[in-house]
Amino acid sequence: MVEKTFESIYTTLKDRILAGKYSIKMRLPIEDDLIAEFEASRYAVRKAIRQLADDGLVYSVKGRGVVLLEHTPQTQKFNLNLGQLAGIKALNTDKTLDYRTDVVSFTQEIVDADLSTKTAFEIGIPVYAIKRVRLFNGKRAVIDINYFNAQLTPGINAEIARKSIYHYLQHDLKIKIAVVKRMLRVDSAEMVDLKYLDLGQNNCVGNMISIAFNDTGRQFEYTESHFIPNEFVFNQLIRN
Amino acid sequence: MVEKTFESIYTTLKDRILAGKYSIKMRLPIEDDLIAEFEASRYAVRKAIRQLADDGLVYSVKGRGVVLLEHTPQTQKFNLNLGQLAGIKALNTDKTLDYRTDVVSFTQEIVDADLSTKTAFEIGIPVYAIKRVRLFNGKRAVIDINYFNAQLTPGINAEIARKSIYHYLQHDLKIKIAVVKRMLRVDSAEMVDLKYLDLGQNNCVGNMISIAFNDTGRQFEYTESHFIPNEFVFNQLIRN
DNA sequence: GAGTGGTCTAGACCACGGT
DNA sequence: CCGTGGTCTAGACCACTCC
Repeated sequence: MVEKTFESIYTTLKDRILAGKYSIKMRLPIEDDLIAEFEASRYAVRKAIRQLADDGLVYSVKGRGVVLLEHTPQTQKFNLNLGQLAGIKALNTDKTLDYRTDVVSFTQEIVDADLSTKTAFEIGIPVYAIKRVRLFNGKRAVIDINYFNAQLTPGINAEIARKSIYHYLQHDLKIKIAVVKRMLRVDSAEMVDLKYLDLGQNNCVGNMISIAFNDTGRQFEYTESHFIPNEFVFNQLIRN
Repeated sequence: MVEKTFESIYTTLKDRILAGKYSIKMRLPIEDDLIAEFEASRYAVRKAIRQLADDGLVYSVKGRGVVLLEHTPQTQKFNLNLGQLAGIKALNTDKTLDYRTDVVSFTQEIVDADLSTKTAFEIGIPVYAIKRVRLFNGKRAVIDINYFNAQLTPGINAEIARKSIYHYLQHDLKIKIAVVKRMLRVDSAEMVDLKYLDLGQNNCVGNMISIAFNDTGRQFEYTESHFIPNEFVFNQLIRN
């Protein structure tokens, strides 16, 4: 894997920023200087800078230059290093932590009007309906309620659900997860939460609702992840 | 304000997508066709497409084309139309809703070690410490706990806090809010929440922790927004 | 092999910030 | 006014998808 020009510029600049090499001036060198230093085009330099801005490390001001955003040990945890969220990411990917998964129900259903309203799947199509409890260090911290379009993700079974559905989708079915859209809410705990989660005194849950799309633009999944308070953090970056 | 080339392409394509003009093929025209249609360069066309991808409307696949993501009335609420979050945005901007703000405390403090650890402000600098309750339709839905660096945002007072601090910062102090970084959590309710929020039966709150930077890269604000369950939604888009 | 988006270059002009 | 990033063009080659 040859490193692309802009990637090499990006990683070099990122390393320097994190090492504090530019922090006195609170500025990046101007584009022309970076072009000269890396012997690259303006396109490559600007693409690298855009990526640094996506990371929340710099901010470009027309007429002034590329400004470094202050960062301290305390503000590190606001950065999006781990993708977009710190806690729950592992659940939908391959990452292994110290956790266990219990499949509490696995059924195949046909989407009716109610389920269609909730999941946005068409009425009449078959889906896998799965409930799984995620235990972190023995504590029941998350319940995942999944609906997978069975036409787009055939062959899921309870054994796969216990291990990793995403591993199966990506490695066996060769499905590419293109985009995931999410809504985050805080909900009052319901029956399913009280039954399956170690809420302690708390009577609310976080609710991360995700819909996922493959690279043909089709939505193949609707998932609600209910999680206990005080354990998970989500990061966000807003630019003007 | 003259519309830029890429903006005109972007809005035209966005309108067409939302009107369903491309939905049969589930594809955008190829770049060369868009270049011909809009008599623009590849740069402008690609920048417009990137913006559509930022909106979660399309996804580009090398060798295949630009794919439309399925969207239904149900999935509209997953889109980031309102910036990045549906509910609380109004609080930190100028938007007027049917809400009232009560300033429950307004003090000037010097940052000590504890506050520095929390807010990332340097020990010894003066800050405005503000607590405000936001009432929506008479319901105490949010408590904002702000700390503003008084050196960077001088002149804030209780009257400004009651109206709009951001309006004051932007219009009077001419401060540009460049970047806001956020963490979202679900916390067990504490004293301050029980005291000031209409939690009903719930004993948890959502906690949106924000740090904001001006266009010189300086962090001028640390804010915790505690909000009641079941009322607010945050949207997120993750791309691979 | 043909078609398509991704990367890259060289160059021009514009808009904004600061002196 | 000068310096800077933002927009825009024209063109080339590469990497991937699909037939």
